[in-house]
Amino acid sequence: MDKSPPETINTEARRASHGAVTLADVATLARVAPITVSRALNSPDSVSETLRSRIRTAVDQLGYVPNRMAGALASAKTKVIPVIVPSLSNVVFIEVIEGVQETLTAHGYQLLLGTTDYNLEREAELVSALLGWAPPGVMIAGLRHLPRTNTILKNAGLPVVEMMEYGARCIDMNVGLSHVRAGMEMAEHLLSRGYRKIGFVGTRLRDDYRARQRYDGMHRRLLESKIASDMLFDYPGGGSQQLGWNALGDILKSNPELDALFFASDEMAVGAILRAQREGIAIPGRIAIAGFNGLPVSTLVTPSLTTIISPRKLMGHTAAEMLLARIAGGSPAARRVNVGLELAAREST
Amino acid sequence: MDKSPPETINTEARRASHGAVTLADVATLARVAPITVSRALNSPDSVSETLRSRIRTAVDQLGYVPNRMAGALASAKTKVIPVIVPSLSNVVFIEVIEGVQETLTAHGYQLLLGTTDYNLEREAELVSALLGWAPPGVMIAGLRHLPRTNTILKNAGLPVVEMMEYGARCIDMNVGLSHVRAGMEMAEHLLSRGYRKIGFVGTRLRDDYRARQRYDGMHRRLLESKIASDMLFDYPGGGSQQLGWNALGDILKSNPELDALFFASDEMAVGAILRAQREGIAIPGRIAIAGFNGLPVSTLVTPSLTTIISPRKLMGHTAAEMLLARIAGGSPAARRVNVGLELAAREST
DNA sequence: CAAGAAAATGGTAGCGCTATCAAAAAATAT
DNA sequence: ATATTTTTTGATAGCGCTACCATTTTCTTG
Repeated sequence: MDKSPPETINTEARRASHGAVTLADVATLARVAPITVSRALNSPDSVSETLRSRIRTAVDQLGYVPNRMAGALASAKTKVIPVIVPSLSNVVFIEVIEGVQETLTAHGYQLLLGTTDYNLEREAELVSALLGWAPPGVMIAGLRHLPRTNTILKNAGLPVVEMMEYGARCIDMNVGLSHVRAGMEMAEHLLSRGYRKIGFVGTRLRDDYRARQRYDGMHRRLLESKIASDMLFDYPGGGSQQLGWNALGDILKSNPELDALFFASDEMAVGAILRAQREGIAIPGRIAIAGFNGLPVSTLVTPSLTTIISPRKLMGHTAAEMLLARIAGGSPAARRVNVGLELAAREST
Repeated sequence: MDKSPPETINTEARRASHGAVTLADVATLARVAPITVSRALNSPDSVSETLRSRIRTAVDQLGYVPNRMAGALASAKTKVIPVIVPSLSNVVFIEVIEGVQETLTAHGYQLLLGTTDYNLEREAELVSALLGWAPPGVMIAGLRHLPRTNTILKNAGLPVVEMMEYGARCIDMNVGLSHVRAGMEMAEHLLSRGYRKIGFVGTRLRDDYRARQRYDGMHRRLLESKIASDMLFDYPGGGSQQLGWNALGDILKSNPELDALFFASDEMAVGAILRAQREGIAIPGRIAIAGFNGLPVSTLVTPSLTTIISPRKLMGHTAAEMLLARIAGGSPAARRVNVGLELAAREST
């Protein structure tokens, strides 16, 4: 019965095992073959009730935790999905991640987080590094990457969703909104309310090209109108609200002719409103203020903030669902989804 | 020279490879042994310049991306660290994660994100699942877990850092602040400014036991004083700011005798201040408002918000550094770190 | 220039799991 | 009862990489 080959006197492998309980241990205890344990865990229906419960007992008794590396290596399948975003200090990304996380978790997937700090070089490295985990798909913020990044992702032949912005050319799938459009809508709104000298205030605009696109959209629309003009302020500094606070003071001093400010984010705009409150600057009397994102706080400040509402969590959900659909082998309803936007005209303009 | 064993006519393995370039491919192209490629990539100094550059060329030419699974399985080492937090909708966790991420990234580690939604059962499952990735360490929010979770983590024999709160009993390492202490300090402050009827406003307090601890601390101090009393409001609802906004109105109506409100977060407190502004309620004349966290916005609102500043990012940095120190084999400066807190007394009280 | 030490390279054998195929057991049909 | 299908279980061979030890090459040194 016990026809062990001559060398196998001591079963203990040469390389010390890390003491972890393995599938083989469970199999021994349950008196079945390892593969049966594997099946009992991964496709319970294909194992008889008897063995299944015996195996479950053994698993509990030993406190067995399957080694995902080994499983993934053998099956060439993982349930970890890299999500690459520029930064975590921007609420927008957080909410999208939240949406993604909810959907992924619900389907038993795990989220591997990468941040690029708006650096495309770093993004490329990150993509490469994360592909090493042989993920079933990739989620990444933005449509603009280094050529190298695009190549790597295309060659990987995986489902890829690019999030946050909506555009014609994507690697594989795309969920987002048109930032140019957002800028145009805001321009339209400000024009209709009679503003003619409009400032756009953002920060790190070279990196944050989506904010820049909003400016471009606004700029284009204002040019068309022939009755209004704009100025672009790329304002350096730290936290967004503080930045808006600072910007309002400085800009009113340096450019008193302006009658409206369109901020790159609601947080900045709120900072500006708070500054105006503190100093008794009339909004929108002296200057109108508008933001972007539609954060809850935008309805709470006085005056309430005119902004563009972006469906951030929805974006995350949609993106994750599309990816999972592709991973499951099907094709999503659409390859490109424009989640749209909504201008909320409020008291601040 | 070519003494292939009889079966090996076609080198192509039975199981179709996924088309991915492997280390063996690189080795063939560079005319070296696989192990040499491995070394060239993982400990370049141990390979001669000649081979190293030949290998680098081959890597680039083939676009080789190492399979981390395989590497991790063979070496029993990963560079992925699970970070488990209750939720992403609370800025506090975000900033801690940001700190962690910065430190981990700087050392070549990756962050695997898990959220429990304040559910300890889910936390336990998550811990188990994530241990399956054979991580070199674990970071987790909070000191309270299910007994099962504690056992699993202790048995895993890994470095573990518990973050966010500081306490006597931790699994392995602990970085945080004392929430009871925070509550006591705020009580002290409110007492010293003459407030006597104090409300504590939080949400989901059964789950968010850290907020609850702040209440407990305050409560204890007020009892001691014998001159003041408190009320606890566990206020249901969605977004924090909106919640503070709603709470202020409701509570002033239902409990007009209160002269101060201590909110579980700055966001709620800011919501309350914004409501007061809109309705012309005097702060701190009619009612004083205090928050917790020390978010940047707390200095911008009018009146500026009295709050307790917690060093969130520092917490993340410190925690990650301690973990990495342990992973590297050393022992960190301390096993438990109290990052402290600072009460900022401002206009709202 | 031989002998010994140090550095560079390679062969072999797994890491823990699952895909594939084969065999055994149970269920159904003839 | 036997033949046939279906279900359940198992044996074997890797997945792509690195640890370990053996070998070769290069560098010292007397």
